[in-house]
Amino acid sequence: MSFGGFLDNGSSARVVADRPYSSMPAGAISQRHLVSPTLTNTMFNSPGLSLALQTNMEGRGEMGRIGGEFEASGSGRSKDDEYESRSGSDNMEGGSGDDQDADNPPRKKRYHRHTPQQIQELETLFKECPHPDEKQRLELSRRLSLESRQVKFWFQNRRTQMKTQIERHENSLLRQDNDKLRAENLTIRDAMRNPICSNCGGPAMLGEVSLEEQHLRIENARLKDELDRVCALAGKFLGRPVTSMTTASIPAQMPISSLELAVGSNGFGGLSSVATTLPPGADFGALSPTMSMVPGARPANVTGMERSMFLELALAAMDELVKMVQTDEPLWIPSLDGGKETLNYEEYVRSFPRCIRPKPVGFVTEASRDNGMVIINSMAFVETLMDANRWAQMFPCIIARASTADVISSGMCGTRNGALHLMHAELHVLSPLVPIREVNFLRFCKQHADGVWAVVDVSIDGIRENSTASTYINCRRLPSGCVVQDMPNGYSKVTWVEHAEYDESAVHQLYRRLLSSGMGFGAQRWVTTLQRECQCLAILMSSAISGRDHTAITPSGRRSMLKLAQRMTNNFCAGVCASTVHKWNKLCVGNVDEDVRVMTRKSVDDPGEPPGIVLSAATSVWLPVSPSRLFDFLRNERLRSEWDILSNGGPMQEMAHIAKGPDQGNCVSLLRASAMNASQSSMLILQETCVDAAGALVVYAPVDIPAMHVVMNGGDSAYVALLPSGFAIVPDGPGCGPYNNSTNSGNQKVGGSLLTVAFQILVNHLPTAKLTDESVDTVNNLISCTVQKIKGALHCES
DNA sequence: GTACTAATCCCTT
DNA sequence: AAGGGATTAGTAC
Repeated sequence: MSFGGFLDNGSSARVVADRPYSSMPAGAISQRHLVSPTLTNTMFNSPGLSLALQTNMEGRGEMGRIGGEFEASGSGRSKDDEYESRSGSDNMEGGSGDDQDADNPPRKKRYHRHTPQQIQELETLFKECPHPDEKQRLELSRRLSLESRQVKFWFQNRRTQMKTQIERHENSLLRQDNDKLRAENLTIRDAMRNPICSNCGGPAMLGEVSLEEQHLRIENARLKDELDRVCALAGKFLGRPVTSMTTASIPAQMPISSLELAVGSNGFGGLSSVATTLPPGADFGALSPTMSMVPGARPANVTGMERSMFLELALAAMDELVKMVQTDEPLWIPSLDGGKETLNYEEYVRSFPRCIRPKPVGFVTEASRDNGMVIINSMAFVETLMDANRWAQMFPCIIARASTADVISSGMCGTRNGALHLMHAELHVLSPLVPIREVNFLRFCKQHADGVWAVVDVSIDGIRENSTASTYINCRRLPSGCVVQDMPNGYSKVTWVEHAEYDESAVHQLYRRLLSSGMGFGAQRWVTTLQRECQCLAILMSSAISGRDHTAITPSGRRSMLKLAQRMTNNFCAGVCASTVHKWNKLCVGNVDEDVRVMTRKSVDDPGEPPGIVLSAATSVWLPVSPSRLFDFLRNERLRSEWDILSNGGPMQEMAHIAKGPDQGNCVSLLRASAMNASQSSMLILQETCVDAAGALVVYAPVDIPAMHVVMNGGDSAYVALLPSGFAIVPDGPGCGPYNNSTNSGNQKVGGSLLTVAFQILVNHLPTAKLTDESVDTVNNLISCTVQKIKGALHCES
């Protein structure tokens, strides 16, 4: 056919787009838009170009007009002509081509589809072979009554379809990826706008606040403190109070930064011209409001700022602790007699920038360092330290109370590395003559290497002006804490540093030497207590198997008894000092000895002690005997009648004995007065004794026989009611531990002990009852009688 | 409108 | 010339 020939010959022309057809006059519809020969096929085949062209066409662009122009020169072709060109295939569909006539273009369906059977067959072959050769195609075309080229086209199209399907699938996968990335991107961008700490959920601060800024803040805190002190001095000078909160006489618009700079440079210079006629301190009243504005300059997120300051403080404290642990001379000066080393303050000040506020006037410093092997692994110990309750249980004779106020960071990746807690603690030495040390501090934990951890504490007083700021702070802990390193034998080497500033004026003369030597709250006390407690835990674990005790107590009974004894000792410690664990009311009754403190509290709803009015009386005395002699005397059940009224004048008998460590002095025992009478037959005495290089304890409480029976069989000890009494012994004098028996022939005071005697007594079964003077007298007499008896027995009557 | 499919165009091999 | 990618066009939904 001629028209078919036209098509073949016109293969050099190209159809550009189908869209213009619809917009063209009817006569033009059949006309293909022939493109200028200068636009080569290659150009059109370039996907980018062809897309651009099509877009242009759609927009009725130039190409559309070009097409129109070419149309004029092209030959006319009817729609039917095109039908003709493919009549062959149509015939197949129609069943016969007879009904079509060249003269009378048939209305046969130009559109057709292969029959389902044909498609089925084609598909089947396609699955086996998407690329059939000519022979296969020919065979198939025969079988399906299709033209060979139809089969060819079908396979071609099928392959293309397959390709587009795969493409589409890949596309959707890519789109998913893209969406995911976009979402991630948005999240990250959002996170960058408003950073959140992944550990604590609070606003992130790490790295956000420059080190410079941190230092400026610390400097500001220091200056503020300085200002306070200068104000106080100025007040004295002027005879009227000069507070740092006087009304501003400097315009508020004055740029804060310049003021800061002025203050930062020399403290006075920036404003000295204003104040030349005034005493030096006077202008500070004017200056101060700007100072108080400094924290307010960023009112947006106080806690956020606090956090960053806490973090900076913690890092500085950690740095200081590690250096304090690792450095020897000249920072620490070894003592000549082999005793504890002392801190070289000049070197200390040189080495470390002060990270908390300056030492208040009247405060003194104590610093100590000690180390020892402890039967615990570093990880377990760190866990104990980071848990306020377990920490307090581990050190009952030092910690009266502990709590975690805020977890600023819980640590990284599920470990305690990087954990930062805000804690509150009340520390005591067991004497009513030494006030409880209340400290608010940060505890920061860091893993320095595999099996090497460091935990540092540092007071935050001065950073956080909390609600208790009005209450007097009597102690601040400078960076203190420990580095613990695993040893291959299951032990850890613990090195402890304690560094504090405290108000010595509140401490009784008797105890000042103890505290300043670091023996009261110092490193040695922490380390020795830790060693003792861990040993007890280790024994407790192993005794479950060995059970070499001569008393027939089951392992569970042993555990129950130890638990009860632990509670007893904790209660004893809480009764000696006015810790806030119990709401003690201090008594100031007429004829109470000046150095005996008497307190009362109501006991209600505590199954662990009898209900009613509990009276606690405690005093501390110095005795010219070594701590070990005093300890051995007090814990000896056969000598008990010399001081204990419960013994009924005769020796006591040890009914049960549970060792808590290799030292005989660390044990829990059950005592019975051998001189029994009817009234006391049902009473036993539970006693716990502890001793280490830093001190010793003898704590006891009368207990019910049936109740103890339950406990010794492994029963719950929580319901055994007891009120503990006992003694706390600390060495007093240089180089004088409990086992240092060398009697100094010279000054007796050198080798003595400080003994605290404390009783907790139920004075009335009714919690509502009023305390009578008589009961106070009675307990006062009891305590002084006991002290006298002890003094007499040890021949140290003065 | 889009999706599907038979067919076409035209380049590459 | 065969094969195949790009494209067209008819139709169904």
